[in-house]
This record gives sequence, C-alpha cells and structure tokens, in this order.
Amino acid sequence: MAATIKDVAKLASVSIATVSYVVNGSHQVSEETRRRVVRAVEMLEYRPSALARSLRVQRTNTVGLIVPQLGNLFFTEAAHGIEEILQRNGYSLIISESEGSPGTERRLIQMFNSLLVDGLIIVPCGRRQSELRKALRGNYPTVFLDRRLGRFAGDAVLLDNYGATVEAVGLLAGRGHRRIGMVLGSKWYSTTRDRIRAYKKALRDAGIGFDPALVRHGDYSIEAGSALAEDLLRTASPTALFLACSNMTLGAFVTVRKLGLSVPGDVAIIGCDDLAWATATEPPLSMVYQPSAAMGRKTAELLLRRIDCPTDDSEMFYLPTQLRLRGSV
Amino acid sequence: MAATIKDVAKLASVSIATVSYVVNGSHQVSEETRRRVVRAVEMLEYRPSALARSLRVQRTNTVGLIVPQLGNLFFTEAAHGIEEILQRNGYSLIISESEGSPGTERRLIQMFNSLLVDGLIIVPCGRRQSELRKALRGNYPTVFLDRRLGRFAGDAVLLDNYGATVEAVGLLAGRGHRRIGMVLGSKWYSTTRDRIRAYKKALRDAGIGFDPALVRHGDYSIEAGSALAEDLLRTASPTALFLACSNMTLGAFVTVRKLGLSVPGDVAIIGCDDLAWATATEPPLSMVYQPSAAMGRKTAELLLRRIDCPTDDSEMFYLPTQLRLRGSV
DNA sequence: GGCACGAACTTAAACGATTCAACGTCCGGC
DNA sequence: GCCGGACGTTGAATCGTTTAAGTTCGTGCC
Repeated sequence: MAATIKDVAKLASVSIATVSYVVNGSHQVSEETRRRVVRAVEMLEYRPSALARSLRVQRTNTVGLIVPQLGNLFFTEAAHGIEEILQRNGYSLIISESEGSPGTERRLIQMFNSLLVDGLIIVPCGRRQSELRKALRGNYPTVFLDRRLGRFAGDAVLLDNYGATVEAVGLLAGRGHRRIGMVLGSKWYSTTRDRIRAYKKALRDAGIGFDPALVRHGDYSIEAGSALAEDLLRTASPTALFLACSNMTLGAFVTVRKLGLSVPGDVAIIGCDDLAWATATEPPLSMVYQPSAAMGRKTAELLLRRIDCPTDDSEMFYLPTQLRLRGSV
Repeated sequence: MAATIKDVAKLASVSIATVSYVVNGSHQVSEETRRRVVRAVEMLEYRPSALARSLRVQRTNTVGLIVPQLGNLFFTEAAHGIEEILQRNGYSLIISESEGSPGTERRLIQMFNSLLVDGLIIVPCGRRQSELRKALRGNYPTVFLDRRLGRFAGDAVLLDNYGATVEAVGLLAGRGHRRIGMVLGSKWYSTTRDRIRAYKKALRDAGIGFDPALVRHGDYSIEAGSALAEDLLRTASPTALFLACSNMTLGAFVTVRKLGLSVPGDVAIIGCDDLAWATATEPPLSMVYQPSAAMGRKTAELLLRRIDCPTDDSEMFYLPTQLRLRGSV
C-alpha cells in the first residue's frame, strides 16, 4: 500500500541506493538527481519503513519502559519526563504495565527482548534480582527507576527516601508523637527497606523504642491505605501516620475521618508524593514532594548515555525530596 | 549477540524453515526433529525477532495510542482499559502524548505511519478533520476516543456528554439555580460542543435564558480551572459551576474556597470524571462519573474488529455516564 | 597518450524472519 | 513393478532498508 524505496527509485529513475543516500544524506549525490529523488519522495509521500531500517542497522531508536501501574500519577509523571528527553533525542518510548506482578514483568521483558529496544527503564517489582538479570540477558542497557535491586546492582535513579523519612519521622517525634504508624509498600522493595531503616534511625535519635506492630505493608492502592490505617488505629493506637504514597494517603485520610477521628488532633498525617488534591482537603495534607518528572528526565539521560557508550561501571543517583508541611500535622 | 534462527538451525542440524515451522507450529514436523529443535531453542534462549517477522508478514501486532496528556488519570485509565484488551489478544501498545498540540499530533501520526502499526487509537486535538485524514493516509484502521471529528467521521467511542450535561444542569436548575457557570474545554472539541448544546437545552427546559458570559473555555489544567472559576465568579456572578474535567474541578474548588465562598452555600459545584480524591474534600464533590476504563476497552475491541475485517461503515458508541451527587450541591 | 583519481551511481549482500514450491522417501494399491 | 500420495524437509524468494564494494566516466597531470 504505502510507497517503498523501490517505488521512489523507479519514479526517479535511479537505484534504490541513491534514494537511500538522498534520504539520509549519507553520501554525495549530484544536485540534479537529488532534486529528482526529492520530488519523487514527495509525490509518493514516501516514508522509510522504520522496521526495515531497524532490522538492517540493528537498532530501533526505541526504549522500553515498565512501570507497575499507569494509574499512578507518580509513574506517569516520570514517564512524562522520560518522554521529554527521549523525544528531544529522536527516540520513542514504549510504555507497559507490570501490574506489580513479577510474572507479567518477566513476560514484558521477554517482549522487549524480541523487540530489539535499544534500552530499558524499569521500576522492578520482582523480588530476586538474579531472575531479572537472567531475563534481561544483558543485550541492552537497563536503568532502574525509583527502586533498585539488591545493594549496588546496576544503574539506578532513585529518590532519597531515607532522608525524607528521617526528616518526616523526626519532625513528628519532635512534636511529641511517640507512636508513629508507618504504612509502607512491599517489604521487598528497596524504597520500603530504606524507609524502615530511616524510621528506626529517627526513633533512635528521639529515644523512642521500635514497635513492629506500628509498621504495615500495602500495595499502594487506596483500598490498602484505608484498610491498613483502620487496622493500625484499632490495634496499635498511633497518634501519627506516615504513608508511602499518595493513594494510600488518600485512603487513610478518608478512613480516619470516617472513624470520627480528627486530623491532626487525634492523628497527624504525613504522606508521600505531593499531588494537587492534597491542598484541597480539610485540613490540607502534609506531603513529601517527590520530583517524579525530574527523576524521569534523569533516568532517560542516563540511559541514553549508556546506549551511546556502554560500560561496566554503574551509577546510582539519589534525588532530594522536600517535606511540605500543611495542616495535617 | 542474541541467537537467531540460523544459529538454532545449525545447532539442531536442520534448515531454518524447519525451525520456523517448529516455533510457529505452522507445518507438520516429525516428533524427533521437533524435539531437537526445541532443545536447541532452549539452549540458545532463542526468541524470534519481532522486527524481522513483522517485516516479512507486514503486520506488527502493535497498535498506537495518542492521548493529549499522560498526567490526566482520565486518559491513563482509558489506556489501561485498552492495554487490557490488547494484551489479551496478543497485541502491544505504543502510547504517546500529543500535549494537545495539532503539530505534535501530526508528527506522532507520521511516526506511527513509518512504524507499521496495525491500528491507531487517537484522542484528536487538531481542529480540521481533513488534515488528520490526510496525515493518516488510511493505511490502517483508526478509532477515535472520547472526541470525534465533525459529525459522523469514522469509528469512535465516546461518552454521553450531552446526556450527562442535561442531567447535571437540569438538576442545578431544579434546585433553583438561575445562573449556572460552565467551565469547558476547547470550543473545537466535540465534547465541548455537545456540552454546550446540552446546556442550552437544559436551560430552555427550565425556562432560563442563555448568557454567553457564563461559558468559559480552558485547557483541562488545574490552573485553568482556578483562573476561569475566579474570573467567572468575579464577573458573571454564578451560583453554581459545572466543570468539564477533574483537574479544572480541583482548581475551581480550591479557588472558590480561597475567595472565601462556601460550597455549596454560595456556589454549588458539579465536576466531571469522578476520581477518588473527590470524596476527600469538605464537602465531598459531586461528579459525573465517566467510565474511562470501559471506554478504553470498548475502543480496543472496536479497533481489533476493524483490523480483522476492515469495512467502510463506521460505528459510533456513546457510553452512559453517571451523576454522583455529594455535598457540593 | 596513458594513468591515476575522484565524483556519481549501481550492484548486491546483508539484517532475521516466513512461506511457497520442489524434492526425496516410503508405503500402499493395482 | 510401477504409480500416486502423504509426509517431512529444504532451497530460495521475499519483506524494505543500509552500505561496502564495485563500475563508469570525465579530468588533470606527467
């Protein structure tokens, strides 16, 4: 249906090689033939097949992205940042969702393997890094986003969750809270582990003992936020809550109100990932701002650098967050 | 680097054709050779190149999606619904953002043209349908999502914005509101035109005159919601506001409170696209629920049908919405 | 005049799959 | 003993590009 390089060559009465040279400007061509070819290209509305080109040159100028959910603004903003950088560099992005399932994650990686992407950005949700490594097979550079695997495994762009949590918990402790409940994500994620380390550190600094009953793990959904907050309030009587994402913060806030408790009177709240609606509640919610778009940009830049010059040394970046105090504490 | 069909053929001591037949199950192969080939495939961790296959069979099992913004949950939920259906049918999805710019939209379409996608789903933002048609060149089926172009142009899956707006405005009028402000999207979008028709109809039914000063157009951002609501309140003194998307609803709500007005006492509010945070505000916001994920699924199904059997007759679906009344009216 | 050289094109071999047509082998039927 | 099929396998063309390696031709130099 669509015109191919052959059609153009025939119409311009030159060889297909010449057409290719004109289109790519990769070889000397006389002005006269150049014009003929250009006209033929325009008449036929010829656009080179990205597929055929990619097959030939063994690169697609495409990178893959695997995020847990598209319904989470934290990730879509990161995706947005990634797109911005890629677009500027002539790359395109294939986005897909792992739904937090290691199985889906593996399937997607295999899909990308057979798609000949030039690089991959992934928010890993599998637990074992060896499996992920194996699935990736090292055919193309990979950068981890938001979460890392193991201690020092590969390139990664992360947020300073440790620092953010130390600051938030420290602040709550400073205001006299002794029982600070934590609603975090899966205990296998590096973000969660960092936050727990930070929690213990902040408690130690404030001379408060660590009570495991105050720490819960959810799946970053609104429902998890509700359920865990309710359970925590009923069984561990915290006077403050820290929540690891905006969804869970929302669920927890609504539940706290439903239980007839006042914020911040009965329960102080600090959530993560400052979204616009956090200032529309009454009281407005205190949130740890996470620079998701910037994180995306940084990740894309790192990946492009790796694509251009692969190396064994891996880099890890921690982006600073920002605690935004509002009425909820 | 990665193993190709040739490597497998060599290792299994058969021709590449046989390997292909085994891998695809598209031809009879003796049990004995089948086993040899399968073993070779496993040993080499062979995965067929999607690129080469697509080039040969002239289809990619990939569809493109163009949405205005990824940062809008309405679209990401639709994307989610699309993915769900595609995945189930062995297709993958390439998502991209037009940022509401017709220029970017055209660029993206051209990218998809050279990418050999099997179909395209687009939330159009260009104003002229002829241009879009030309860019699309009719090489693959296209389905419009959420907005249509012109009156009856092509396959489309839409929401019943007309019905929703008649209901919402009618309800406000029924409660005695005579000056109902509308904060809508670009006046070129079909959604906006439908809503204006509905607005006029509902006013007529209630015996209220139409005042153009009560209708404003924004770009679906939080900022637009704030600015337009403030302007509307200062200059046209509405006692109720209808807003065409969740972002603008949020912006408007925050602004109304900032101006020291009470909701619903001074201003009643009905927004669109019921998101979870709408119940966390005080008062909770009345919203028109829009089944975005279902819309996505429906769209994907329609597209797949068109890919399987192209036809000239186009279909248009209007999905019902649902008015959810809460404290804000 | 012969030779070398560069400019402007073309030829043809990849890239990694699918798939049609052809081929050999074996078997059963007449 | 010969013919016709079925079965299993292979060779080669093809998809639409890029690009290394020619080819042709005109020109300048000795």
